[in-house]
Amino acid sequence: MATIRDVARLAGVSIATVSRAFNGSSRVSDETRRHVHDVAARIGYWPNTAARSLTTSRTLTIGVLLPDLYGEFFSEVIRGIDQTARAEGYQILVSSSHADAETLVTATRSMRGLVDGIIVMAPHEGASRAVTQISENFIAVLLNPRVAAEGCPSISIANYDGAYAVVTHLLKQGHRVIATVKGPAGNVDAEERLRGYRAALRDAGVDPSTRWEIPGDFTESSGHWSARQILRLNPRPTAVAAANDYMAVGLMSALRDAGIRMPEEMAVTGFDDIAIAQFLSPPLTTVHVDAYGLGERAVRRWLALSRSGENGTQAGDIVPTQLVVRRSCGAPRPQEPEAPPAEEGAPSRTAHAQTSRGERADSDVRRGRNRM
Amino acid sequence: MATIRDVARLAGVSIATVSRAFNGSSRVSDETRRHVHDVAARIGYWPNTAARSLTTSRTLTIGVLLPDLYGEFFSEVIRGIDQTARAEGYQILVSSSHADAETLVTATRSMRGLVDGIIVMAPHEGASRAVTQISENFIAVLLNPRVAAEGCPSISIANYDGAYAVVTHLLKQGHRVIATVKGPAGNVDAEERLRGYRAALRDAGVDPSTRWEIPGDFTESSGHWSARQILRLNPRPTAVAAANDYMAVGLMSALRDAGIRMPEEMAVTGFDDIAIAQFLSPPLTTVHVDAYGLGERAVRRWLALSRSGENGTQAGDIVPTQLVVRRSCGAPRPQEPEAPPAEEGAPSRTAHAQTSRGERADSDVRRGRNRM
DNA sequence: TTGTAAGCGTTATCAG
DNA sequence: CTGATAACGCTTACAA
Repeated sequence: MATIRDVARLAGVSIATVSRAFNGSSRVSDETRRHVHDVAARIGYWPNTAARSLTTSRTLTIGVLLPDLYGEFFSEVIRGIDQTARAEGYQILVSSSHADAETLVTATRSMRGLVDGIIVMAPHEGASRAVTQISENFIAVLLNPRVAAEGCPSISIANYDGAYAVVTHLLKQGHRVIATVKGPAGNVDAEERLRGYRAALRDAGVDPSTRWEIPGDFTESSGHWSARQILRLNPRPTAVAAANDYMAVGLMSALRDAGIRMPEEMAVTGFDDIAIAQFLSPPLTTVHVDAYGLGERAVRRWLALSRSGENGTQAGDIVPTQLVVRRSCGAPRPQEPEAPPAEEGAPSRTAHAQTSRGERADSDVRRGRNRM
Repeated sequence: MATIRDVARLAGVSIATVSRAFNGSSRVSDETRRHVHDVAARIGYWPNTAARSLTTSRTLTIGVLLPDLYGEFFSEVIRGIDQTARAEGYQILVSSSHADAETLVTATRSMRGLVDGIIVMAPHEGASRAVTQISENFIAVLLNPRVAAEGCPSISIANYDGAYAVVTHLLKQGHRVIATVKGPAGNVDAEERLRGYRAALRDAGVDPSTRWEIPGDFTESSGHWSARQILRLNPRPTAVAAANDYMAVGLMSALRDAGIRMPEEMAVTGFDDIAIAQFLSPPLTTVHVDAYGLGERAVRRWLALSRSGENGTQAGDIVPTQLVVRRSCGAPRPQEPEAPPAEEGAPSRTAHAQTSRGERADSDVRRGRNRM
């Protein structure tokens, strides 16, 4: 690898001049700059980022720590982080598979010197605390943390509100016996959604029964298997609010096999509003979660802290959710498929039609859906 | 941030000793080592990774460049890369949104000094060439590149074979007029799949007609809209092989709305075998693509090259695909939902039931499917 | 406008 | 076993 010294030698200038030529608008004559760049291009030189950040003590990189890197939700969050960061001149260093506090700490350490701070998705109590500890002199933003404000700024999702809204909607349709398929135990989102579900029932004068709360783990399979238990309940529920869309998919598949008509005999709702939700049969009523926006906010928050210097206020920011009514809940609403209206929010993705795989080709399809 | 010097001073030793204490098994007395670690822990010291890699000229990091970071497929590829790399003591530095050659080059440059090499997903011709140029003294592996061997080792997917297999399967069911919904123009996978589709028809004595090749862009919407054109064809196809699962989802949704029974009036197949494929109605016959394995192989290949020193052989490795027969193609095969059999291959994911979102909770559900 | 030289935080070499 | 000290590749005062 060519170094700055090689360029200096070949160009017949000092290394300082080469450095200046590469760092934009310092005091260098246009002629020398051009010459230096020519030589550099010829021998394939480009500044070593590690060395550079060692002297400047700025890496222009944000570390991103995730429990896992899987599925539509996470990729969407990362996309939000990536695009927002990039637009501000930052890169991101992603590291996943950090469920417990220990691996989280390890990962954070190994990022030392490589990042100016981190954004951590910490669904576990111990984890968020651990990060908070490490993060002295280290700007950190927590994403959807178990504990709202623990010395760290945080961004969360309005899980409770979303669940409350969708269940209330079912109640308005006249349903009284409404089951739910829960998410995995210990999962923040799952717990918040369950709280919202119960509260909505209670506020409508319906006594929530734990018998209506079927265990699940966010997988399609668990949704599929939950059908058996739901159909066995007496009285049989007329509606099921699944804690996420994947489980709703599995559930609907099983109900269909059992000959249950939806929504007439059983209304079903999901949570997350994944891309295929509108193409299910019947199209799935669900709660839209703006994963991209979550990532975007995290970065903006991080940048604000970074620029202001301090690790600052620890106020918790909450990203709202949106009820999306389609046909699976039985509410009258025929329109489909949904047109992609121009929407506020994230910048549209570029060059997607050219992208290589089974991913969607443009963001409008993903991000612009009819909301209610 | 505490440095090695702070620790040395407080521990009453030289910085060399501190360094040794942190670098495992050098010659340091257990007592000093313990002491040093105690002091370090007390003041929150941990070696600066950038500085370290500057002297060692090894970063133990692999850069990953993607055209985009979106959808099930990419996250699965990255997961394969991440887990494999981690198991070998490497981290990954992900950078996405690199559709064209220019941003790809920029990204590669900005990784200089931060990574020991890169894995690039380069669906575009210019892009892969550009990377090959840059990658002197730089170990690079191309993922699913447009051009197989251009001086760089590469890993690809057996798109052609997969498409050939699924179409042949349809032909065996007696179908003669088989349409396809294509992927975006210029997309490697899409083009290879189209080739396989045509070849299968031809080999069965059926003349492929471009009228049967409906444009699409891998999105659910495009699949949805393709239905209109398919139903207008005369003679009307009795089967459609969509270039990916998402389009199959959209297509099936539209066909159902049009009152077409599947598979009786119209057989439908997809490509990719996304998680929900088996929960569609009818369950989708498709081609399984081992995205995780793709990432895993890329890393193994990279490591092999890294250890052997050279940028080495440029032989193209190809990851096979698997036909997965379910009910949407009309072939007799009732069983469902599919049990998760123990499978060869990737290590199972850990701690997923605890993971925070709508992603699946365990890999068996994802990775172990019935194959035929 | 350009050059010299002192760091940035480590590791590695070579003495002790 | 431990301690100086010279790199690593770069930026940035300070001088010229």
